[in-house]
Amino acid sequence: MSQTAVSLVLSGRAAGRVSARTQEHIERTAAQLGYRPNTWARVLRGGLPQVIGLAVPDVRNGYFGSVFLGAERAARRSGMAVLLIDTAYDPDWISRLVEMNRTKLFAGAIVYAEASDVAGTLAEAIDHLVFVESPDSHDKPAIDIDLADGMRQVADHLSELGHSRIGHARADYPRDTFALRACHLAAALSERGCNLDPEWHYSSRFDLDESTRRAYTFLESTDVTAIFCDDDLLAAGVYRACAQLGRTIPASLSVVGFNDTDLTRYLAPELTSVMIPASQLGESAALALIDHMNGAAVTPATLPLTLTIRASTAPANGHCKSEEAVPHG
Amino acid sequence: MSQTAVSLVLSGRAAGRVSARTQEHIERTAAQLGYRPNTWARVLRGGLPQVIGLAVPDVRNGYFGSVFLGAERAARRSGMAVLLIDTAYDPDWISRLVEMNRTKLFAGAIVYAEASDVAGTLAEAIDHLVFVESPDSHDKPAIDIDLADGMRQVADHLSELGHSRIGHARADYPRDTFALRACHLAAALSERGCNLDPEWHYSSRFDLDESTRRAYTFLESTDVTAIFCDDDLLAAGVYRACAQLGRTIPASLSVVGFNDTDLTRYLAPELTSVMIPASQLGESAALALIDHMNGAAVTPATLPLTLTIRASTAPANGHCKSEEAVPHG
DNA sequence: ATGAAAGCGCTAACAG
DNA sequence: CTGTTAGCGCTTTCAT
Repeated sequence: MSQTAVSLVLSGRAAGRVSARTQEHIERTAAQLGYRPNTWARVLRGGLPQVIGLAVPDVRNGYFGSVFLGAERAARRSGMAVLLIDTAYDPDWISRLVEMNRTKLFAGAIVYAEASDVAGTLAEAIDHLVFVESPDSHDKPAIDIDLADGMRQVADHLSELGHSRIGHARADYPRDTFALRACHLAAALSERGCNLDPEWHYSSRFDLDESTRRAYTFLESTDVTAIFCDDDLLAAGVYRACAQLGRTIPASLSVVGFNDTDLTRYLAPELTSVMIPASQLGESAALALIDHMNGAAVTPATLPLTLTIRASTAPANGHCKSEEAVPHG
Repeated sequence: MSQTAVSLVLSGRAAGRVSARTQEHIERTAAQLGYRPNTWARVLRGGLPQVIGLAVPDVRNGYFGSVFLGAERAARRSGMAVLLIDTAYDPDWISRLVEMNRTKLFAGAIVYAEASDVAGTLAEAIDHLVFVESPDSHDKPAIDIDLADGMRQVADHLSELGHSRIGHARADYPRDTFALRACHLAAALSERGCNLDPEWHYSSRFDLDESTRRAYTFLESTDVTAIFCDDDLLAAGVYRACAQLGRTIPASLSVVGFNDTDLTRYLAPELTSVMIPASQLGESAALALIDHMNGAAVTPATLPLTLTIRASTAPANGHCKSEEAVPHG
């Protein structure tokens, strides 16, 4: 019984190289001693570290908490741990990520929705990489969401309720995913015979005060009957602006959010929102990364979006469904 | 110029052992080549891994996001990375943590507010450990919050507003920090001549539906004029219950939360809440851990709490401040 | 089927 | 002040 035998048995490729008797003996002894091979000696020898990185825009947002949990679950099943990086908070996160890759602190990383140039830089510098919500994924494995379908659901829902004057609260960040939403929304509405006025939108960062101010200004100067927000947080801004303006949701304004975080239910009335299967997305990304590390071919996945209808959307003022009687219109 | 010289220079303890000329030469060359010592070879040699663990109850809660950011900031300054562990989501997290310690995946860990027996188990098994919000910290370095003072502020605020029938929405988790809050609140109110009825409380887990149901039942059967909640999320449940019961906040019920997360401002009216300096707390914990790892003596810290007064608290029904006229009381 | 030995990149102890 | 050497725990030849 030598080092070699132990190594072979414990790494599970002793088949045909170690006698059954020795094998059993080694396993028993190891279990008894609670022995585990030292991870870092293994890495030093040329193996991959049992750690993956996960870079997200905002750790404080519960949505990314869910993504983390999904990734962590998948990683755990493969004996890996997840190192979290917040990209908004550390302006130097890119070089840190590259550095971590260089020192083999992690075997690979998942990067959430960054601008195309950033993604390009990372794609060159990091050994194993999976992009999430990055339409331009530089030929790296990617997990996407079905934005076209999601926006179609929003358009369907709002059209059905009789809305045609629909605003768009956009996220003020240079990410492809946000740009795409505007396109898909316009396209989907246009299919339903409803054309968006190019003026009916505003941009805000994910800050409650800013989004409230912007929503206020916007609502004051336009007469949309519904508004789609790139993020639930922007919807919260709309709620506050409405309170200040004396407008009632959903009677005088229908609101649709995005992400479907817990926030949707803290708001009154509860917010209709587009749900991303967050933890499943994190899990898929981690699995894709692990496959990629193991040299397997990774098929890019696209996750479905579901509109969760709650109390913030209602028929447009004076509008009822076609079959119904129209009380005072 | 030998391996030794390089090692000495790059680890910053070349003083008096390497000539200035060689030193400079090494530094320049290293910079030019982008050379960095391999972390894991260093660990293998007996050093500490440049990673710390952070175990928190719920990653999806923005409060812990802030704690993470604080810890991450401090860790980063010392060239460390933070491995996040969610203790609610993985029932087996304790053995995973012990295992990670055994394989030297991390150098030490920060553990947030666990029950005393769990803390005891970990205290024995993990090399370097810092407890947070764990009154019973088993002689390990700990970062605490000044609960006595926080509860005093709540008691002062509510008494000043004329409340004497005060309820307590308790967190239904076996953690010392929650038990302490009830004690301190009762004590502080008692000092102000106000005794809590032992019946005026209920317990709920951090689930919006459950906390709403519990709050509903409670409010239906008691006639408190104010309520203190162990967590902002429980306060959200109170808001929903009030909406169902047709009670207005703060006119018919004053509500105080705990943690002062973003949630306070999503609620309408905005929630008065006890603020924990979350990111500072994370930072202090990480610094304490790093000191501990370096063999330095760690002085336990207690962080201050501040009551952030917003719109959810108002004078008790028919009550005005002593100096003022009483309109209809 | 088994064991001996080299070497991953680093640092500490020791000789020059 | 500088360089040589051993060895951290593992896996992978290569010999037995």
